[in-house]
Amino acid sequence: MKLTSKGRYAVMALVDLARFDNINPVSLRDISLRQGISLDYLEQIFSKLKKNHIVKSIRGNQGGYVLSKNPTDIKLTNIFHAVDEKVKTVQCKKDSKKGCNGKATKCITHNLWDELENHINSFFEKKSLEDLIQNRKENRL
Amino acid sequence: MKLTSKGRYAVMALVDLARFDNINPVSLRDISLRQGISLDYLEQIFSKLKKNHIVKSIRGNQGGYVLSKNPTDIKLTNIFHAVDEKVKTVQCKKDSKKGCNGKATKCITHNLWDELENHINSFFEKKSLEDLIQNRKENRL
DNA sequence: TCTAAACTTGACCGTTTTAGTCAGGTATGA
DNA sequence: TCATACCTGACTAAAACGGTCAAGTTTAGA
Repeated sequence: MKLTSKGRYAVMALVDLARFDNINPVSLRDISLRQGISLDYLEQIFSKLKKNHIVKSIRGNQGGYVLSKNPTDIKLTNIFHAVDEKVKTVQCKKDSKKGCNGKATKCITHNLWDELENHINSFFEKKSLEDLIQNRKENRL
Repeated sequence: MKLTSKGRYAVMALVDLARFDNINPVSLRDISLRQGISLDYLEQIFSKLKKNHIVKSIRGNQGGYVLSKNPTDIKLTNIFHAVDEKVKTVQCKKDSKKGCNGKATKCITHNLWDELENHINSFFEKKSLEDLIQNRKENRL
């Protein structure tokens, strides 16, 4: 049970972006250098973040990315959803005969996995980008 | 972020085992049939559970496995630990120069991942095998 | 004593996912 | 007009996953 680097990088990059986007758009190149993430990989990630309306892009020279919402309104769950970082605790397929088919004959531990999924997702729904920036500031003082 | 089938199967098998081990040891063959898990794979899993003192084996004809502790004393965290189902949210290596090396220059989101790990692990530490059996009984009534 | 049931161990392997790289673009401010 | 930066899609090496297969050892019961 582990977090993928896509999800981790997305959050890191957005925290970085949030710190610098007051004045100018931030280029992926800068984020790449500061965070040590490959530029090509960042482009993949930001393409998804853009599709999900978390960031906006400004093309051309001196271009870059800016947040498209207030950091308070960007929850972890939005970010993870954008980059396909899903929480999957069950693998019960609808057409399986053995075990759980999602209907009548639930596998004996099905409730447990549902609980676990909710437990994790509640964490993601609570945390906003703003929380992370604040947290960082506190640690810096 | 997903649960591996090893962890999932381990819990399913142990719940099954807990239900039947009052009288006789339970053979993996029976569990395999009831839960739809490959016998060979179950053997790998139970080998690990045995090494971690969660079950005991009785060899020979009419043999099988029994729990080596009271279901109340077997927490999910014990089971997952036994089958190497770890919760990994960070991949910060000690010798990395960029990003987080675990010491002075923590990556900017390090605290977040620690929080997440604790959040998930607290769930595993609370739940015992006994809880799952009870839960099952309630659903049956 | 023999045999079948059940545990034991370890090697092996196809598939999928991960974590990127690479190679081309297109848009635009200076 | 050109350097900068976004944009897109194909490609891939390596690791993890989810098992299978083979060859045992041990022991209860006939």
